[in-house]
Amino acid sequence: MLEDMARPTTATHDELLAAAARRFAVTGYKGTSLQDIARDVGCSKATVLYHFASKDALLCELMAPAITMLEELDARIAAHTGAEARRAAADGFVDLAVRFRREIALLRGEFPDLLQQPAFAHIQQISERLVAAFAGFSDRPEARVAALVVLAGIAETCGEFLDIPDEQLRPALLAVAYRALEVTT
Amino acid sequence: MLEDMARPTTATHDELLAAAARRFAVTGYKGTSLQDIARDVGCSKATVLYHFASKDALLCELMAPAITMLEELDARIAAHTGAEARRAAADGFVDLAVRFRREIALLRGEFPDLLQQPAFAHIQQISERLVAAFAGFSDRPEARVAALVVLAGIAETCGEFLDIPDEQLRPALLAVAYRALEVTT
DNA sequence: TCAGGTGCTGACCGATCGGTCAGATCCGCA
DNA sequence: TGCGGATCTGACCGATCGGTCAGCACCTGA
Repeated sequence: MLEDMARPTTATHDELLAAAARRFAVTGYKGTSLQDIARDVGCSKATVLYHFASKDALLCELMAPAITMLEELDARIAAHTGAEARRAAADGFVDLAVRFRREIALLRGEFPDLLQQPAFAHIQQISERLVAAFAGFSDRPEARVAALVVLAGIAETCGEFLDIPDEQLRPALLAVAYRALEVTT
Repeated sequence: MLEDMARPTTATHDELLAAAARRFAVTGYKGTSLQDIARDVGCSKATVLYHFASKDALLCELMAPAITMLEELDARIAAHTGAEARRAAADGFVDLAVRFRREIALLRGEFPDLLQQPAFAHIQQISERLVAAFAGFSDRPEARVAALVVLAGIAETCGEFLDIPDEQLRPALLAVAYRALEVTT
């Protein structure tokens, strides 16, 4: 009965986060209102704004773990060069995409707007470095096109396979990424 | 002076279409207001709704050529089987993506919502047939993952290369698609 | 000259958005 | 018993959304 009543106050907080993640993934960030989230949890819209400073703050908290992992990946890529960096980028990004496919899915097409926000400003630069690594640090158009197709394709796709386990999705994504990125030099 | 004054009334109409296409491509459909479009053209919001029955109607007219080409592609794929259908799908889709990259870009992430609309309802089924053709009509998860990555990657990417000519973008996209889709059978 | 259609507009509508605020309720603790 | 903080709420705010409408300016053909 006193299970983890140690911090009972966070129950609603977590419920709201979960509900927001579910909603965002289906109708997008702009397409989801605080009313929608509140209704799902069974509280008032004011309660949502009691637990989160703003709608943006809610999104930030939701994306924080994924962004942390992305920053770690960025650092790992920077520690390598050439083909090793490329492999690290592909492996790491696929891993990130699989683990956070729900969070990535909810950004579907709202990246441009969200990147404007200060909290997400550096994501833009990280993703540019990711594309460069995927392209093998070549500036040939073919290499850049292939890099963007794979990057965007994985990001856009991973959210569609919520039903199959990580261990099956990861190798499938890695295989197609490796095949697509074998750019002739 | 009497150039093509034959139909001078369509000037604003076309300007509005062009402005809407530009805006939608940058800020998305939901993220663009009729005010924005009107301001770009230099007319009032009411004028936009004089030329188009609704915001949705504007989008429909904007997408009509691309949708027609997509339907033609669908028919062409249905006329083939196996590897031929797959090749027809890849070639045709890349061609469509290159030619209508602006229009495709503006649907970024708003597909889910827009497909709900009756006018776009059948696009859902066409895209499913496209994925199936890309996957070589296999239901193996690896094949379906690769198909979706390539399809979504191309759709998501083509709008990023508005500055390079069709003749350069098309072979680059085709190359990465062929590489990625060489699924081992 | 004037009737009628076309193109266009400002004012306005109801709905919904994110966000604020005063206060109600409930709690552990002195 | 009562105080204070945490949790939650309904009412409300200004802004913006897509859309409506009466009417103005202009051109054209009878």
